[in-house]
Amino acid sequence: MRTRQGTKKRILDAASELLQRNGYGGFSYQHIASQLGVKTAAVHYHYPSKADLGVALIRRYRANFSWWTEQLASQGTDPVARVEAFFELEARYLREGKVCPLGVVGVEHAGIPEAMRRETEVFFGQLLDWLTRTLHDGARQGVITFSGTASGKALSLLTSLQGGLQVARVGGGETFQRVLEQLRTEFGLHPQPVVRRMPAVG
Amino acid sequence: MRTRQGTKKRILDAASELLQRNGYGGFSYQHIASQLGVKTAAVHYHYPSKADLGVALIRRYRANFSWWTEQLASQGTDPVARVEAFFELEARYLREGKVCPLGVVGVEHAGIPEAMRRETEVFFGQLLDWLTRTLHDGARQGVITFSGTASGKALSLLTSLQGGLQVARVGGGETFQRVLEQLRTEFGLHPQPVVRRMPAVG
DNA sequence: GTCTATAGAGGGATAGAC
DNA sequence: GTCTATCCCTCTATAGAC
Repeated sequence: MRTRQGTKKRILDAASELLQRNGYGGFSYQHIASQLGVKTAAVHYHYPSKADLGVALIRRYRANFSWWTEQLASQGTDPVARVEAFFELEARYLREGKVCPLGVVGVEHAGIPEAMRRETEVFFGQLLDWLTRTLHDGARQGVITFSGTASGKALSLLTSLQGGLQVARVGGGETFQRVLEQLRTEFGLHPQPVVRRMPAVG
Repeated sequence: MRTRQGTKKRILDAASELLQRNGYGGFSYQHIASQLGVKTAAVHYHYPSKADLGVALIRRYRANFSWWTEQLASQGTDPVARVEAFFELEARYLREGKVCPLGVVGVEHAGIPEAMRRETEVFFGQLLDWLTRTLHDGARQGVITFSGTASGKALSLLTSLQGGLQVARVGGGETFQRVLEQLRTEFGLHPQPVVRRMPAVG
């Protein structure tokens, strides 16, 4: 029980990376097994079918996101910092050559197991709710500006980043940065150092 | 030369639909062949490798888009109508259960043949250039409003719609409509009937 | 231009030994 | 919990007859 404790977790780690890098159809038990230095049967032991693995994967994304938002909440961060933290989350995906799991499921939808789709649906609701609440708070406090409703903007923000990560693979990493730049501009979220750096010399 | 004229075109038609519905890894020569009522060898005759087929596919997307923009230009449509026409193009994808080819290539990037990726890069530039010019013209004429630069907004518009089509598969078709709604709001593109319907009764 | 037949690789999954 | 061995399927691609 201690010898190889953690194989189950290591499988999820490897699978998660492969999913976001190559897509659902783009990874196999072979890939995972060879990456962990085990045989495919060992992977099947922990996750009998690929559907089981897929569901566990999305479930963990959900748990991780819940944990992440709770961290932010317990630190009492303001709406602006929360939005920036979300941007950083996605920017990290970019650096790691990953895309959003939501996009993977969206594109390969027909080839995704039913149970995994349903789990993704919940994940999507979770993301959208949090983003909506954050924008709503930001607007109420007057620190974030945007047109339309908080939920509408939250949705277009989410899809924009998701598409941005994908398009960055085609158009280069700066492409994603430009999406971020645009979103910050719309939110009135620009690092005011420009203002602060020139404290009226005259 | 006349018996089965058009097989080559019909292959592209079937492949295009499959690509946008199931992804690149999600369709096979089998799918195409059975859909056309022929054998896989016949498909290989027209497109020896799947990479050849993939490249031809993106090339046709490019040609179609060029034709489409030229049509709009020759009709002298204004920037607002052009943006709306683009929205309609994407909305049609939604109705057909398709996503943007750009997203497919983005998600499955690692599994996409080199030549097909390069072709997609050009396609992306094409889309972005046209959208940027359209927004630029709209802003100059004062009929479209947005924050930031035309190219920045064009990019975030494109990624937003792309992500919106994908997310609609997870969250339902209304999801995409809400993205459109949000974009229209930001552009100040709302059907003013609301204003016109109440012509100051008092 | 389309067919039959087949090669050869990789995929998901299971049985049973250790 | 991990292994070997194996089954059966689908996939891309080619050769050669028609």
